[in-house]
Amino acid sequence: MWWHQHNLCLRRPTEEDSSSGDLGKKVSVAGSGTGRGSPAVTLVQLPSGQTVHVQGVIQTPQPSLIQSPQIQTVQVATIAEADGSAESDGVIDSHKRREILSRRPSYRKILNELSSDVPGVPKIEEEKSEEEGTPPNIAAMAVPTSIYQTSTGQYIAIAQGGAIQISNAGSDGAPGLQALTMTNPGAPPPGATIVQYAAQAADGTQRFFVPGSQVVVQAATGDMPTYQIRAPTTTLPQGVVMAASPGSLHSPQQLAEEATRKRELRLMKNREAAKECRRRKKEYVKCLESRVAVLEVQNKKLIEELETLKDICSSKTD
DNA sequence: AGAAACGCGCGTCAAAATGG
DNA sequence: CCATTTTGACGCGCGTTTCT
Repeated sequence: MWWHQHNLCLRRPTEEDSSSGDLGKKVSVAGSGTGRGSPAVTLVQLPSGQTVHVQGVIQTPQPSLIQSPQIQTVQVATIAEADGSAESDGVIDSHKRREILSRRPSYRKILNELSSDVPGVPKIEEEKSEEEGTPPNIAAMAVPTSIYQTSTGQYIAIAQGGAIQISNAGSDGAPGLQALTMTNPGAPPPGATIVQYAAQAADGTQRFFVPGSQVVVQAATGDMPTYQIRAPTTTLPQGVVMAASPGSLHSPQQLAEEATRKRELRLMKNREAAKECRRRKKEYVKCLESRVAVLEVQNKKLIEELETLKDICSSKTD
């Protein structure tokens, strides 16, 4: 489980931290209106530079980010202790651990739920921004409708008007984009995001099929590659199979190629998903840290208030 | 200066969670 | 129920810091 990983350690403030007011990550209290009866508002400067309003010392409990993981941590600890065997101290293999440990909800879900409850908590967007994951030279041009990557690493962008722009993925002073205009312009199918298939044709040309009815054909020779848009039915060479119709696969080699293609696609998707997941995780941890900082400040104020009340009580009894 | 330790991000796999 | 997405776990490489 993720909070067992050595890499993720929320710094626990030491005795020194709380006594000196330095919360390890420089949380500063800007000011407090401590009028009795009215809710006091305290400005807390978080390590990230974000300012948080802490309302009143005594207040209704806020929804806590830490809640559900904490509960599960307790459960895990109980299980480990109840076992009492060598399994609990590291001998246990990962598979068994996975069986024992329950899974917690996703970061996206937690953060999004929290964002609807607590103002100021950033909501995780459903989709990445357009420029993320696209080559810089493509991002700079007229907003494309679809971007495809060829097997050679080149990018093809199809714009609204049917114009096609091709660029090399390499960043070493990449040559300018070549622009082509489709003979039968039309909006590409919505939702299509990746090239379906790429292959070296028998005539030495490279062909990659974009979703829809067009085939982009790249000539193999020449310094400046040339591209053509053709109808797939007239140009489909032997050995090139549209991925959209797997039913037409027959030979073991074709099946193997299809399997490889699917696997590569899956790996690519998972690679991106893992990156996203890590990004969300970091955001989640940041959020937890902020929450900890706020609670530390609240706790400190509560203690101070308690001391003040104690003083008042003791002075009255004297 | 070189070795060891540490932290971090990445890619991959597998399993859980989720959506249709 | 199945396909897809999400995420924990693992191993690896690389850069930085600490130790000798």
